[in-house]
Amino acid sequence: MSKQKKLITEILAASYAHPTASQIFEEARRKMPNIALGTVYRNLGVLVDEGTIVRLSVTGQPDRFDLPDDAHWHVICDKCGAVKDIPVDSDILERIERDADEQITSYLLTAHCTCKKCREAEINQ
Amino acid sequence: MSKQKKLITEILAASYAHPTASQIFEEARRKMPNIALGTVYRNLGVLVDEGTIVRLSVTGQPDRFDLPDDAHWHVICDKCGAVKDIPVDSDILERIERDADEQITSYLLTAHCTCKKCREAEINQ
DNA sequence: GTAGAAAATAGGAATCATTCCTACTTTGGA
DNA sequence: TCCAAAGTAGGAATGATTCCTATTTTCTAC
Repeated sequence: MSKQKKLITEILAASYAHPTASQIFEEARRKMPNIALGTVYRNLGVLVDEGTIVRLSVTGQPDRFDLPDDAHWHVICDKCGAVKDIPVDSDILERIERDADEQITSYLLTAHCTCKKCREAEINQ
Repeated sequence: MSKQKKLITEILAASYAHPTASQIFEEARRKMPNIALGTVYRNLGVLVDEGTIVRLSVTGQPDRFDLPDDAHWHVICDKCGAVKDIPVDSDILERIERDADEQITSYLLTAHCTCKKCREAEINQ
């Protein structure tokens, strides 16, 4: 495992913010000023393929990355982009797999909201 | 509602294939040879905002569009991109909303698989 | 029906996340 | 230590999507 890949993994492990590739890149530059954006992308892809991390796609936003805890829902605020993790019962996942009649490799469980903070901010302005 | 917007809605209503913007554009050009790709994108965005249609984002693939039936899971084959719709029980959605403690505006329920056809194709080659 | 304003369009340029390319480094094993 | 394989930096290329502007269409009030 290259230094770069190790660094990327560490940054992700230390982060609770579901960072994007460029946020990881920015953070990585602090420790390793010459690391290239392409290197970050390539390693993120490799780590996703390995199953070491998971990719979270959101319409119109850059992809975010996360450690593969137990499967969980991502509840995303459409205004500020904040992401909240909600646990998911495994019986739900089993039911989907049975209904789909396919061998499921991964789940992307995303709900959109306007979070309380943003709703308050809208009212107050 | 402009002719263009009407056409886009009709194309989507007639399709079972969760088409992408460019597929819709291609189809639209047959009926209206001068329609612009930007017009398709803009109207799709408007229709999504209205809630007339829903947007389905998949990592590394262009967005797809669908009519907002009852909420359902999208099971996507990572090899061929085929999308299968699976119904979802409303009690699951209610549970997420309660657990998230937010007012949910939409759900994106996606599972990835390698579908049976593609698995067979892999074995046979 | 008509004039003017507002909304929508066509066409193409611009944007931005992501991938690809290439010459150069680093790494691990014999 | 030397070589081949793997990985990297840097930047160019790609592709979906958005933005811009002059023109056209639509709508409303008369």
